[in-house]
Amino acid sequence: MYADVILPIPFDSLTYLVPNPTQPAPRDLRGCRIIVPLGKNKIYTGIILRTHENAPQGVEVKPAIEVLDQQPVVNEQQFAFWQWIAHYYLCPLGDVMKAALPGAMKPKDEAALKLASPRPLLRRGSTMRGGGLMTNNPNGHSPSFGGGGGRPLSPFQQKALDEIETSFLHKDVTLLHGVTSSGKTELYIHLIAKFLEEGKQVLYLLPEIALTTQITERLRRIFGDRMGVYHSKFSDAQRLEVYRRQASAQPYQLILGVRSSIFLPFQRLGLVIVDEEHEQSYKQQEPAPRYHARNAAIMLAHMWGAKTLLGTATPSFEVYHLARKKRYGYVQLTQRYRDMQLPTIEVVDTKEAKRKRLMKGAFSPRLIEVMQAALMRHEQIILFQNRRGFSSFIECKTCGWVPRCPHCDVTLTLHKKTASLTCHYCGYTTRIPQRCPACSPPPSQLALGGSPAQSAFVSVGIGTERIEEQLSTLFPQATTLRMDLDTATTRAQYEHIISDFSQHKADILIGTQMVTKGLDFDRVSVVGVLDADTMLNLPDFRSYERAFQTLSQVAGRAGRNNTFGHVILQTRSADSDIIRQITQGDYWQMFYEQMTERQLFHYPPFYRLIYVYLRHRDDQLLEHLATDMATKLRTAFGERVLGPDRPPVSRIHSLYIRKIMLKMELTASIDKVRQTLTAIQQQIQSMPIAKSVNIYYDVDPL
DNA sequence: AGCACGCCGACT
DNA sequence: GTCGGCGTGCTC
Repeated sequence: MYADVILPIPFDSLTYLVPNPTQPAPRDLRGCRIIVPLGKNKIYTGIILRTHENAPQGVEVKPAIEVLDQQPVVNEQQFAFWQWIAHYYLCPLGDVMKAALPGAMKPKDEAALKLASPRPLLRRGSTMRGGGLMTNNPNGHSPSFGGGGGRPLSPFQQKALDEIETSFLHKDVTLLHGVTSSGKTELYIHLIAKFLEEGKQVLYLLPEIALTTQITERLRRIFGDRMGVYHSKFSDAQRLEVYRRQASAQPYQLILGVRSSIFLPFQRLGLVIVDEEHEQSYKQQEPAPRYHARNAAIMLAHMWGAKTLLGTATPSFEVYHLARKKRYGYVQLTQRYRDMQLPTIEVVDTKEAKRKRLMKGAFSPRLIEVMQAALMRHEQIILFQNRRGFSSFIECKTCGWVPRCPHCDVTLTLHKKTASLTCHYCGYTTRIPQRCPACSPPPSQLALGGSPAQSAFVSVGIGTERIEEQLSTLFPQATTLRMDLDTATTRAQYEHIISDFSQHKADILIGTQMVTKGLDFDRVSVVGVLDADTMLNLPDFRSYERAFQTLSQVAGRAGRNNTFGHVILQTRSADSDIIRQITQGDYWQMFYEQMTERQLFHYPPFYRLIYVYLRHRDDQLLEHLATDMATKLRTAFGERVLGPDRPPVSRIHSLYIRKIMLKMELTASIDKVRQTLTAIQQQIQSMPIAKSVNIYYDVDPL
């Protein structure tokens, strides 16, 4: 007998010989794990996709080593879901398996094999280590849950909940559009309770960054050990434990998890909640499968006949569009908790201030004044600096030479504290050169005192680090904390910064995107957006939508609870439409204007984008192949094909990159598109010179 | 993804 | 003369 086995490599499946299972009785091996040899001397654990009697043509079939399971560990719903992901997102099943199963079951790894071996379910808690930030320990709370749980709902929340339930009668997906601090979580809790009472399972998805101890503990208090938490920062053992429990006879009824928890086995899924639906981090960028967890979750729910609730204060266009077209239900929650006032947003024109030479670094006089006043009142301040794509780099004072990554098409980012330069794409790190290798200034210049590097180079661009530096001169008495990818690399560091700031161990928190994510600080009265323009000027059709989302989220950090909030938004385009829409919170107007453009230029949500990427070491050969592929695509899809183009970062890890864009009608059959694409890819790669070109897809790119 | 195979520099 | 650098290609 042969078995097609899914392995954690970029293939759909490979075929192995397995003896017919006659002991104790013949059984279907689909979904069982199997240990197989691969290549010269590797051993992998795979999942049996199907068994059959057809010998594969032209390859020598190896015998499998051992079938591990009596019962499948991947159920039929999961297979259907994996298949959908692979088909829709144009990637092999092996890639889906890698994302779907906890802790890639590695070859020759005894621990992994031991963990993977079948054994009775341990009593909960016995394998858990204490002291972690978010274990699945029930903390001794009993799962007592009376009528509704948590706090009672306000009349507005109750009304919204009723509307959601009515909406679910005839809509599978409902959007809950609720302003910040309107108490969406409380509403979710009541909804979850209802589904649990009906014996249904609930999946509650949160973006990675929003899944904090705060929310976990809150839900733990209510749902006790009926809730499992699934987080990518958990150990393999912990994730495997949750996975096994979900496949067991006593699964968790509620899973609170990140993106990848959509792949857990469910038994009677009734409701999926996708909180902060608009969050970009729901889309996995790298590696494949490049899936969108919100959209995939909607499909998952559909497969189960379950309902989906999408919650956000700033809906993505995709979702809002479908809600307006009545494909999704729509429920609004406009009342803030305890009638808290929304912060006022004050626009400061930095073009004007700059012309009059009134700017002190990144700070306008008005921002300084407002910050000063807040500090006097012992209130806290958050400063937001979106640094994406504008990392600071260094430049030779004499000739303007800028250090670049030898492997990627980007400038190296300056890290003053370590006196080093780093590539944010491949991690290449080097010391700041003593002198410019391009013009090599004479040693006499180096002898002028101070560090040689400082005399030869100036730093360009404003990162959070420079803001921190400027603050120490502007407000020498104030204490600051910085939160970005450098200072908050681990969850623990992140939580540490949050906890320090909420205990008022610092007056000012400076941060990137990270500071925008649903954090509640009681004493923050001022939020400063140092430069809104960097967000507006990105060469991306979604830049306004994102700027609106991000800036609304940032603004929502000010004036929670009892503090009155003040948001200062510094921009050089103070009189633009988008800035006015943001300050007035006019989502609808922003949506309406942008949608006109989206329709005109064939962008989502009116069209479906598919990016085709080609990568190769040889730029000229790549250009040739990409042009060839685009030509072939044009014969099939005509005007829907754009490119090939060099992406903004056109070389990563010494591989050159080309991008071909496809704009497909929403009515186009994804099956047909996939078949055409794979046929063309095979045509290209059948040429001997094109063997080593790497072709992959990004469906619904962000 | 790994990991072996292969073709060019500094060493006993 | 080798040991080993990582660039390239295959995995039933």
